Amino acid sequence: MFVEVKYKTMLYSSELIKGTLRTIILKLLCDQQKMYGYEITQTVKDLTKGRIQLTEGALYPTLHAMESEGLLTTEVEYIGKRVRKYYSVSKQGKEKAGEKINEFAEFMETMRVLLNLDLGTLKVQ
Amino acid sequence: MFVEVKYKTMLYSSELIKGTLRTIILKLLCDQQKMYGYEITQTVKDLTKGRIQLTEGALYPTLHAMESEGLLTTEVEYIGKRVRKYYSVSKQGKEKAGEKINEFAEFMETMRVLLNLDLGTLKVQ
DNA sequence: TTTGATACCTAAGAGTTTTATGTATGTTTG
DNA sequence: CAAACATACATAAAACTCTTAGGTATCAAA
Repeated sequence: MFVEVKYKTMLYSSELIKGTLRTIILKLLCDQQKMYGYEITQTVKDLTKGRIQLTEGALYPTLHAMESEGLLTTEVEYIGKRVRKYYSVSKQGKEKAGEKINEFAEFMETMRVLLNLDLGTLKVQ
Repeated sequence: MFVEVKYKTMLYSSELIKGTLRTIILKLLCDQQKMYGYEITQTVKDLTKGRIQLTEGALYPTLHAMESEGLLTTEVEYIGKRVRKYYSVSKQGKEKAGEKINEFAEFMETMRVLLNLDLGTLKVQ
């Protein structure tokens, strides 16, 4: 009996991920036009080689909040009897996405200087 | 009447800084051997050109926690009648610092890929 | 038919940070 | 020389975000 090991590297101790969830959601939805919650968790898991695994308890309430803030819009679709709720970015959401991504990029640069990191020699497989 | 503007750029919306406080403290103390709380806030402010301003309400409790976890050691000094509490990293703290900094570097690389950021063209003055 | 994957959701609790205080000394400036 | 500002410590309530732990239901595969 064999167990397939999908990802070699560990999850991040999740404290670092705090505060990045909205940015991640906005970025993905800007690129993909339209995604549903479960799809977002899987896409993030794949794109990060399993290093970031969004929990549904964090994701769904955040999606709901972003919708009520006017950043996202929704449309429901039925796959057989199963419900799927697709999210898209509104015009407001696109603006916010730009701000958030820029802010994160600057934050990374600031932290790189502060922690004296050399990203050129960094190896992450 | 003139108001001196020290920093041109804004503070980060602080959610991003969450989860990085311990890493920052450990890194600074590894470099500087010995620092006191207020000094840490000022050093971080200077090194980040005012972009990251640690609040005392977050810093002091964290320093106390790290001490009780055995990551930091303290020694009190008197400057006139004023008390100064110096913190240093323990052997344990040094190990932790390495782990934390590595983890953060990997996290940054993962986020760079996920958000499709090109750090080469990033301009932060 | 049971397990695992898909797909949504909520609520209690944990953890971290902000905001608001409090105390006190030392320095600068009008 | 008094007021304002900087230095230096500290705590506590509230806010915010995420984890953990549950719940419901459909569909596919073993």
